[in-house]
Amino acid sequence: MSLAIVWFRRDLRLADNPALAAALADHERVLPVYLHAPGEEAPWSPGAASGWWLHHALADLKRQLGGRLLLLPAADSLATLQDLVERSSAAAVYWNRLYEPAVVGRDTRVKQVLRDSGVAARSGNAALLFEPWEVSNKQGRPFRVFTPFWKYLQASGVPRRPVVVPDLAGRLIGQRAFAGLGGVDLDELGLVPAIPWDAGIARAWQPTREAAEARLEEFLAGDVRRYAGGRDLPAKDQVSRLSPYLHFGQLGPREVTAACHAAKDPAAEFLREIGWREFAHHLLYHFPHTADSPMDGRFDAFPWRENESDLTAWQRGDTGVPMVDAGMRQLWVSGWMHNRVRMIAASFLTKNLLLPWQSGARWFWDTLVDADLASNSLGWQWTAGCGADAAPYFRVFNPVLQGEKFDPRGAYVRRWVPQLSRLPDKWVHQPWAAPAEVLAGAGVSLGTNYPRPLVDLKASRLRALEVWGRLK
DNA sequence: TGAAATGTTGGGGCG
DNA sequence: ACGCCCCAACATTTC
Repeated sequence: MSLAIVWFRRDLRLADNPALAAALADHERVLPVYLHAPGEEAPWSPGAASGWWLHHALADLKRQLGGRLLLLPAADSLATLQDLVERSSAAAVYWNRLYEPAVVGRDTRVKQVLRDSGVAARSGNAALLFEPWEVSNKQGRPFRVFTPFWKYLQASGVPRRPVVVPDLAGRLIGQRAFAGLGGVDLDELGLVPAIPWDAGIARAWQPTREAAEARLEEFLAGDVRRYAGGRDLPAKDQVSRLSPYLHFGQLGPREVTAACHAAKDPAAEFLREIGWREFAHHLLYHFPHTADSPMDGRFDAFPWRENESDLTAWQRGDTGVPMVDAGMRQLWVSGWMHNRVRMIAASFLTKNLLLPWQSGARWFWDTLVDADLASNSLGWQWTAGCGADAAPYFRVFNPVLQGEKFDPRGAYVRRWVPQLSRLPDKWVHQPWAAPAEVLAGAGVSLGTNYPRPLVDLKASRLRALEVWGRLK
């Protein structure tokens, strides 16, 4: 009776899972395994918020597998797999591919060594609509601009059909054999915090497959019709909130596109965001240094400031600029920030504070439940103007105007910065400009219960224009 | 997936 | 009635 190991990573679902489908097609039984090897992803080991999500996603997957998900801490995935192959007498190892540079390097080696030692090793695609190496422009090179990339994908026919996975009933490794392999309890992976900072995250999210399916259905049934107009209003819940499910593979992009096309509304604006996700992976795969270094070489010696206290104020949401602080506090409390506000907060850090985009990327990496190396690197480099298809250097967001445009009643600011909740709409995005009696009447005391702005917006904008202008 | 400065237009107040 | 000024409102240019 032949047995195949299915090595789960960030493909934490049973449906639309090519590795699982192939293992079931080729072998009689499967052994589902998760190796906890954060060190191998260095310097981008999962952050704290991601760890929380991963813990619960693993618990959920394990439940779906009737408890038969072998959890193993691993200093060395290859050695652990080799050992497991031997102890379980497995004939093959199946997994789905990932695209971060450190992981690609590891997986390439794992596949090579396993095959050299006579163990079948096969990988599939659970994470993307298109493999990065299958997409290129007319010169045969990777795309560097989103619009032509997306047009190319659409012309190629975006896959709309999830992979069919055979029924698992009776196909999992036997309970006794499973118990003999010595997996650890989920708690032993140490993914959830010892001090309970995760209450706000737990309130905001349900990290299960069932919740992912429900959210996709709910989004396509209602919110998506208002998506084009509503996606920029952070006070409204009119975005998909599917990013963490997609990151951990509890939901696959093929499942999303299939559902979009089956829905009444074609959801083209939303599908474009799925396209950005593809583009981010495309770029990170072809330009692996861009997680840490700017794609545009002119930024290699950029005169970023170094200022620990400004960075800390930004991280804590104590910059004194309401839209920025609201976003940073939403992030800290709930593990997520609305995309419009991510751009505002990122622009403020890089352009107004002149602090390196890498510092912002690191903080997002640690605090976002949807932290994804490809999307995070693309987003930060876009804002800083040093990436592929980057924002023009002169584009500096004004957090007051952005607030007035996209949060006109200040509902978002009031929710996340309650100290400002009683300010009239007119001043809620710029309390420093409000008359003293208005501040007093609203219970706002600048410098006491809400900070004065870290920088003058006008002056810091001019400084940014000057510094970026020098690159030309 | 900007913002601010500058230019243009047209209505209304007023002498 | 007419010219002049003011200034929104909108468009264009520049950073």
